[in-house]
Amino acid sequence: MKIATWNVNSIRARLERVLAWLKTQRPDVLCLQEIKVTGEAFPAEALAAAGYHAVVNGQRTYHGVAILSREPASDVVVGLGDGGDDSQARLVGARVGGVRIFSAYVPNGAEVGSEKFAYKLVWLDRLRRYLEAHASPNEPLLLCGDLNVAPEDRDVAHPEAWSDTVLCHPDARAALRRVVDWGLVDTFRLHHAEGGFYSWWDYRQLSFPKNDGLRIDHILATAPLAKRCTGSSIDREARKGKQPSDHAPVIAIFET
DNA sequence: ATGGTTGCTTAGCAA
Repeated sequence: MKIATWNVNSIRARLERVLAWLKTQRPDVLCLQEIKVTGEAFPAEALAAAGYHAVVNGQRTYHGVAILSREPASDVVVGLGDGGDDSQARLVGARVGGVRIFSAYVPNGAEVGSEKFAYKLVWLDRLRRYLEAHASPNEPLLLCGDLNVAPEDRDVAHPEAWSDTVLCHPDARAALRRVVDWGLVDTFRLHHAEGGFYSWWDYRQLSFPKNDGLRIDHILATAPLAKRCTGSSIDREARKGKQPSDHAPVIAIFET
């Protein structure tokens, strides 16, 4: 089973790229973030023609997440549903072939100390509580997405330059750690211990050519699936060329 | 300290 996650920064701007990528990579599941469209405007027909079903938690202009799958998905859940603010479309979950899969777009947080950064920390805490309430670490489950946190310094090209930013701040890392400590494994780190692997490069400052990136997109698995994870990678090629997303797809393989 | 780029939406926000 081949699972991928990709912040596409607008599915409408990136549709041809996504279709081409699906054609060559043929993942069983592709989690999308920042689709920036409502469910009605989501290009479901074009993706269906490419062989993929879609479940969507969409929104106009900002945010928006989806799960594409070759097999039909079931048990779709949308949002955190905990009575807190769910006005931003940042979470969708579904069952695909006996695996529960979540596509998450964690708030970026703008600036450390801002209201948005506080919202990010609260949102990660709500995500941890969501898992506690609605899932078990003993079931096959994947949390995929743009988690907007580089977990460690080895996930950052220039850690000293990013240490006080929203992607690396100790409070952000601790908040993600509490999610992971519920019972998840970073599948990428099962197969790569070294630094130099990134999933996001700012559009500005020639960040990509300089490989000034951060690893903020993740495929996290519960133990039953982590045990079956036979490989992981980041498709840096997909960040190249004309009009790329600022993120590259992350891939994990699980033996079935 | 600011700006650099991209997308959505149409001046400014978010990333």
